[in-house]
Formats: sequence, structure tokens, C-alpha cells
Amino acid sequence: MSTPGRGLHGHVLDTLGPEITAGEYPPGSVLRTDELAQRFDVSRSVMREAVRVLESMHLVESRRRVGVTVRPKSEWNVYDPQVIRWRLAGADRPQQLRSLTVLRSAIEPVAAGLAARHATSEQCAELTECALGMVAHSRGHKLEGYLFHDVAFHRVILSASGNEMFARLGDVVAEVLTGRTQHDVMFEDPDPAAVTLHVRVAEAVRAGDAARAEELTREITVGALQELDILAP
Amino acid sequence: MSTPGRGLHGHVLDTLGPEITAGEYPPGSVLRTDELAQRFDVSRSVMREAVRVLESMHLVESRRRVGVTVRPKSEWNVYDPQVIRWRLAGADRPQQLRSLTVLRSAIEPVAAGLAARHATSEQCAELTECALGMVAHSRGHKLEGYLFHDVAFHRVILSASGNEMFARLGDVVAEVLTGRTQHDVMFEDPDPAAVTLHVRVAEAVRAGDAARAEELTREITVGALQELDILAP
DNA sequence: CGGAGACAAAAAGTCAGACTTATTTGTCAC
DNA sequence: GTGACAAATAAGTCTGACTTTTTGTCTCCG
Repeated sequence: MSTPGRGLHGHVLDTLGPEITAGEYPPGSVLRTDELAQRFDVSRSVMREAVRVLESMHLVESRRRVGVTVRPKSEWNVYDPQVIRWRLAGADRPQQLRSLTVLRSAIEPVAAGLAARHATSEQCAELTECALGMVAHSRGHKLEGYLFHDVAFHRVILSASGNEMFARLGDVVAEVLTGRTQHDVMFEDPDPAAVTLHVRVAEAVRAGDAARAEELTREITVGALQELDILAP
Repeated sequence: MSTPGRGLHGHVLDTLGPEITAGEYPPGSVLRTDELAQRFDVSRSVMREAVRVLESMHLVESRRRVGVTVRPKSEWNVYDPQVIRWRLAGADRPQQLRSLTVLRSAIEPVAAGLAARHATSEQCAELTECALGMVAHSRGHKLEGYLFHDVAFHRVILSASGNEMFARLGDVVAEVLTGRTQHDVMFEDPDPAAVTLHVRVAEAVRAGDAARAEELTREITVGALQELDILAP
């Protein structure tokens, strides 16, 4: 996934990033560049580059005479794909999965509505193809193939919305869907109702029916929320 | 705003970041670290740190023997507050403002619904205070005071939603509202209907009426979309 | 004429060491 | 206690030498 080994500083990030996002250093903790460089057996230049990246993610703050202090979680750039990946790989994976699913429930219906207005005929075709792929893999423990088409489906919706902010959430949705399949729920075949909803969304988008595409997608995301027991009492 | 001069590498970013996000270097353009270091009159170490930050934002990609290549806009980390700020300060400010307003229209209603469920009594009080402040500054060219309370209002909503992803959009909403006030529309007093809607949202949240809070907020965001001529024909 | 392999050049990547600067903290006089 | 001054500290910066990877090219042979 992404760019595994892009140099020494990348290796440092792969270790230090997850540690920080996992909360191993409480907010306010102070790290020293020199000590870190020793620990990872890299030069100070490399360590400084890694710290700069963490700083740009608002995970830490570097100040003279003080050191590199860890910032509270509330200040992190939680939309940074790298940060999301680190958190999904760590201890607060459940919380991250929940907050991202809620985000999906807000974004995707609106994106589907916009897609119904702006999707090209090519994108409509892709969408239909994805939906059919989901149907084809919806029975008989073909979870891998199902996931593939599910991810592609939602990527097309987000992309076809014509909004760049929505489009860039494709990776996030992919992570959530993948995480969901690999982890807790869905050891069985997917809910047939969900599959049907996807097909109907594809139809609505093709028909240019924004309201229906939005409503149907809302039903899909409600299902996703229920799977994680996020619901209104 | 944020952290203006955090060292030499920060100064480099303040110049190079806006240039790239403004599209001055077409995707695929190649920059050389040494040349950049000369241009900004900094050492290579400083320049490397700046490049690393740009790389973590997916604005550029650094490869051996080829140089620092600019990535297409579709790959940028458009949720990075720094990137958003650079783009808002540059040429595609209008497009950025539009896409962010659409994002708001998706997020804020859902956030308001969640806030109605999760807001503490303190947050409810804050919300009411903000709404009252908006009313008090809604007439007689008190735009500055109005904006202040408007921003605070939406921050509280997003924060009270209890979702970290929503909460972190407070800065983005602040930028959008500020940008809207300072720029095109709203040289006159704000729309009285919008002011009333904010008051009613505060009431709904306090009453714990999620559906109503969501619907009322949706009306607010629809108004924001209309101001930018983003609407369904 | 064209492909395979060797070679050379280019640019980022890495390291080590010396030096600068800002900030904190402690101390001492008042 | 308060103020100013001095010392300590850790990040920040610069430089120069060296390494590594990639790519373009050139030759050689089929």
C-alpha cells in the first residue's frame, strides 16, 4: 500500500508515526532529535526530515531549547491518509473505523446525488459494471471479489460527484470497506438488501434521478452504521 | 494565522507551496533540489526538509536521478489545512470555496443532528450565546461581530457532534465563512432568514431534536450554496 | 536493424562535524 | 519578590564529502 520504503526517513516514519498515533507518547511528551536519531541509527539530517513530516501532520511540534513535543489528538491532521492508515493499523482502529463510517454516512449520499447530475456516460457504465460485479460475487463466499467491486463502486460515485473534496475520500472509503471485510462482521455473504441497493443506486445515477440516488445511498450508509452499532436510540 | 515563520524551511514553504498549489508548475514538472536551494538562498538540508513536507502533502514526488516532480492536483492532500490555505490565497480560490461549501452542505446537517444527541448543557449554552450574538450583530453593518459569532456557532456544532472527523473541519468552515464575508457577497447585512435559522438550530439542539436540527442546518447550507450559485437547475 | 548488456553521468540520499541562535532556567544583586 | 544578566541546552543551519539508484547511451553481437 502507498509507498513503503521511500528512504531511511520513511522507515523512521513507519515506526514513529504509528507509535505516536497509537498514543504511546501522551500529549506534551518531549522527544529529543538526537536521541531519536540514535535510536533509529540514522543521521540527524534524516531524523530532522522525519520530524518535519510529523510536524506538518500536526502530530508534533518542534521548538528550540525544548525539543519535539507530542501534540494532543485534537490537533492532528486526521484527514491525512497516512495518519488514517497509521491509526487503522493501531489500537484505536475501532474508533477510527466508527468515525470514518459516520463521515461516509454524511458524504456519500450527497456525492451520489451530485453524481446523478454530473456523471458521464462512461462513469455510468463503470457504475453498472461494478454493481453487476457485486451481484455476481454476492453468494458463495466470494468476499474478495465482492469487496473489489464494492470499493470500485464507491470510488466511481465519489469521483463522479465532480467535487474534488469528495473524490479524495475514495482511499478512505476503500480502507473502511477493506477493514470491515477483513475484520469483524461479514464473515458471511453480504446482505442481499445492500447488494440490491447498490444496483438501484447505479440505476438512479444513470437515470439522473439525484433525489433517489441520494436516498438510496443514505440507506446503504445507514446499513453500514448499523453494522457498527452506531444508531439512534 | 497558524505558524508564520517556523524557521527557514517554513519561509521556503510559504513561497513554494502557494506556487505549486496555484498550478504554476504543471503536473510532471521537474524541480531540482540544488536549484531551489540556490533560488531561496538556503542550504540543501533546509531545502530537503521543505521538499519532504511538500512530499508528505502529495504535492510533489522526489525520485533519485530524476528530481522533484510535481504531482497532478488529483493526488494532492486537499484536506491538509495548509494546502487549503494556500489554495484559498491563490488563483483557484473560487473553485476551492465552492468545493468546500459543498463539503459543508454534506457535513454540517449530519453534525447538527449528532450534536442534538450528544451536546452537553455547556455546549448548548455556548450555542445559544452564539446565536444571540449573531442576532445582536445582524443589523447595522456589524459584519465583523456577526462573523465572529457565526464562526463560533458552527465550530460548536461540529465539535458537539462528538465525531473527531467533523470536529476537525471547524478551521475549514471558519476559512470559508471568513472568505465569504471578506470577499464577494455580504457587503450588506446578513439575510435575516439565515439568522433566524441559526437561532432555531440552537433551540433544536437544546431540545435534543436531531431531525429538526439536521433539517434546519440543511436549510442554512442550502442558502450558502445558493449564494455561490451552486444549485440544481 | 534491433535488442542486450555494460558503462557513465546525474541527482537525490546519507552522513559527520562545526557552528549559530533562540529560549529557558537558574542565579545573583537589588 | 523582582528584575536583569549569564549559562546551559537543544533545535536550527551550513558545508563538504561520499553513496546509491536510476536512466540514458553506447557498444557489441545476433
